[in-house]
Amino acid sequence: MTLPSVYSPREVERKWYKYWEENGFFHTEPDQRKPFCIVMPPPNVTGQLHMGHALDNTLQDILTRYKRMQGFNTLWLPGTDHAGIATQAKVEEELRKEGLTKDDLGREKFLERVWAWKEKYGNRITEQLRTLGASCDWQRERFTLDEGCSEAVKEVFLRLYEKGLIYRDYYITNWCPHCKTTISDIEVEHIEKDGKLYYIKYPLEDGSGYLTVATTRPETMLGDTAVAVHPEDERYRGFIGKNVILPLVNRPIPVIADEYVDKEFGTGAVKITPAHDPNDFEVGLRHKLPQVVVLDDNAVMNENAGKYRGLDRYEARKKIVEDLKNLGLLVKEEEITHSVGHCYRCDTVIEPRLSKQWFVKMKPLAEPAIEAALTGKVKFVPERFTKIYLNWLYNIRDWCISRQLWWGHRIPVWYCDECGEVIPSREEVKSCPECQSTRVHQDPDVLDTWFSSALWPFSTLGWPQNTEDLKYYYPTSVLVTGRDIIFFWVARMLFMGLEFMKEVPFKEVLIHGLVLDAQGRKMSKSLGNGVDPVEVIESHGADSLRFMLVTGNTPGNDLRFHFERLDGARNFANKLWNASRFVLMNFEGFAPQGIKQEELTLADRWILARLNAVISKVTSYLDEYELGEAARELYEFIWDEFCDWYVELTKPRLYGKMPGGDTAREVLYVVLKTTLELLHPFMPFITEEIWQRLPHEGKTIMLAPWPKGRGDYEDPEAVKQMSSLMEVIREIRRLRAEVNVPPGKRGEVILVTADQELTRLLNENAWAIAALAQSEPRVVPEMEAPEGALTGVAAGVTVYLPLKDLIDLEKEKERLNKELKKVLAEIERLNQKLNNPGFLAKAPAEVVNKEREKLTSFYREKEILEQRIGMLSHEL
RNA sequence: GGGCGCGUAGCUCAGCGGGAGAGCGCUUGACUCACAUUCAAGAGGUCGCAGGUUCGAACCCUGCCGUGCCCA
Repeated sequence: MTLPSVYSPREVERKWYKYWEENGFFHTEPDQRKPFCIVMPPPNVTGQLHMGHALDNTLQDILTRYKRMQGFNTLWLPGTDHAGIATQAKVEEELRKEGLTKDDLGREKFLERVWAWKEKYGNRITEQLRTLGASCDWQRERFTLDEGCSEAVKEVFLRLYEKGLIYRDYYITNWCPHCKTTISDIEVEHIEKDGKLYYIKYPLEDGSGYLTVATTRPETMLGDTAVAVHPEDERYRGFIGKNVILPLVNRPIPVIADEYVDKEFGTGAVKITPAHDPNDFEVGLRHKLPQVVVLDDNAVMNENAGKYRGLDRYEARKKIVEDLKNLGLLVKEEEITHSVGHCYRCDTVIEPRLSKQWFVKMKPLAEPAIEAALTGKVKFVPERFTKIYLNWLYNIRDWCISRQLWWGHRIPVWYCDECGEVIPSREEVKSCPECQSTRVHQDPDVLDTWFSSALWPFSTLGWPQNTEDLKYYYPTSVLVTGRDIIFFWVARMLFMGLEFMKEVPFKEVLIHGLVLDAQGRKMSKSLGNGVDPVEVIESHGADSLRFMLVTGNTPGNDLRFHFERLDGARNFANKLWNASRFVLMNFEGFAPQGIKQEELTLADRWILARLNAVISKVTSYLDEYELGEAARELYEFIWDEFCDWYVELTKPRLYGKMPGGDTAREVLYVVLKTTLELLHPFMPFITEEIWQRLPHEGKTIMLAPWPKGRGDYEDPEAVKQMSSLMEVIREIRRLRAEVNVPPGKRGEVILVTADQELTRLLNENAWAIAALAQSEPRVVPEMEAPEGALTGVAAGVTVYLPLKDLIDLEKEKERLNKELKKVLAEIERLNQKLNNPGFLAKAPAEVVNKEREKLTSFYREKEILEQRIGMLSHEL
């Protein structure tokens, strides 16, 4: 069997994914086993994979594969989201190229176009998830607009309505003039912007002077219905109750007192525009002020704006400022930075605007969601996100759920044009139940996309039907998602799940950070700094991308994308590939018979003991969601211990220079196969590829049982001895490198120790020293340094490297003095510690003993070094 | 204004109560029969600053400075 020396992931990955999917290894049905279930955060159906998806789904896949191997009935349920605004915008853009608008087509035709668009691009992202290796059950793939999910959405809306938790009202909402729809409060991004604060004089009606107000939005003054001051503001006490004349409009409006006003800001007097500012809206309600809308859907001044009608909001601002200036009413302009709301989809400045919308009453729904987090029914990992979640729910405001779009779940409410009756209904309404009129029409709006994704954990399992799936898999086990959508999605799933299932939708929430570019900036289209995971998979393989995304990172923290780190992961895959290649090259005619304990060498016992430790560490790290630490553990074990030490130590045996080749093969087999199984959740493809070439049972590594530690592999003695041996070997290498002995040149090394155990260990493993340090050891109980030798100390053993001609005695002395200085510092530190009565009295005995042992060994090292330095002084 | 995170080797980041770690980069040596996507060795850090708790602090507490994010 010959394998190429460079692993090429492309074909391998395609091949195995196809094999897994076609054999139905991802699919599962309820049975007797314990369930483990994750619902995938549904990506935008017509979107494409970005690094955030790659990270999110890698984490989910790791957990899924791990639990599946542990024997849980593991379901990872995939699906996509219809993404109302985003998808509709794309199709509209498409139409624009044809010179059409959605209104030209009409609602029905337009929706046909969107569905066609969905058909065209709907598979792209799920195909991309496949290349990542996602082991989700595609047979259960769902879409937020499919029949079942739509059924659930309708049911939820109507039940909430019947319960009085959904209402329709005039309210100030966030209008996006570009997307032409209302958006919810959390869909508004507040960005600090430079702007101007205009100081405008409003003349008093009685002609006794002016009141100067400060505003950043002069164009909305046309909709002003009051001027407000703080009730305790001495400056304005006399003005309260009077009227001022609204300039340009010449309408008298009252001066009112309200606590909302900030005395320190501007002049302490503010104009009140209830129809165009959320705070002013509240003030307006308190004081029963009229609400005058002056801007239309396009953020263009409307008929209430008089002569400014038809001007866009920014043109209007310019014109109004100019006119005020001409009238002598503009006092001054001041540069300020202030927070401006932007649409999170299209970045347009949001226009707060009065309109009639549907809302979900949040207080009653929020309470159980708060309770669930406080009582631990749902747990956030890392824990600190609980606070962020709670804080949001404590300050919850009603949720505006209607969107002025066509693509989405249409609001299941009809209105009678005759009697005005509002008719919520599961079925299409043909006539008014009150007045029997057939002049009825359905609400034109659709629901916020998050309304349907809030139901995802149960709508995908069959709700409102009480299906077997729902009974078995709900509540799901863990939700994995980015910290940026805790409010949008996590919180909403929680309160919807609690309301309709009476149980949390998931027991744990694993929150991860964002993938940033190398400079630490958010990846974005406008910056063009995004790294395309699809390209990365093509060039480096999905395994490498996955490994890179999961290492060097802690839960909840952001991650910078460095190509160097990607190369590192690729190199690791290649390392594993080549180690396996080595093993396979030596497996000609090998069939595992099981390990015979009595034939194991020190190295065998050591690597098996280490394997045991790795199994237990990786397992517990995975259980704690410390995926990065688990991956690091495997990386170090495979590269440092298995490849650099163990594999090297098997060579003399495998090449027939020493007996025990069969045992070496048995151990290599166990260690490699087990390691592959541990690594499989992280790097599913390469582990499958190698595993399949090793003797194995079962059809796939993904269904192999998760490795368990074995009592008979425990061997602290071997671990200790091996580490002594390794120390000695490293010291010899170090000494040789010190004087640049070429690796090819073999030489003698003298190891001095009076310890019988060590003597035996070194003699028995002299071959290992020969193999790994290119030196023939001679172990003696005592000896003075030969003339012209390098000296070292390791594991209590004095190491002499006789290299007469190569040594610069002066340099050697210098080096040894440097060593000695370090040792003396350690001795000093340890003595101080051990002479501290507090330490002796309060520190655990174990720690004290360890420190004592260290001190002894440092003393010994000091002795050797001093002796040697003394001798060198004579020689010089 | 409030909340949260981060500040550890040149860079990116682990570690979070008992001897400062990794990867990359750098220096030196080696194409050694699994791998140069490699091997061996090395240099490099008063763990942001100042206090406190403790026998013992990079790690816990307080304050400050710097930086990033979220909310208002």
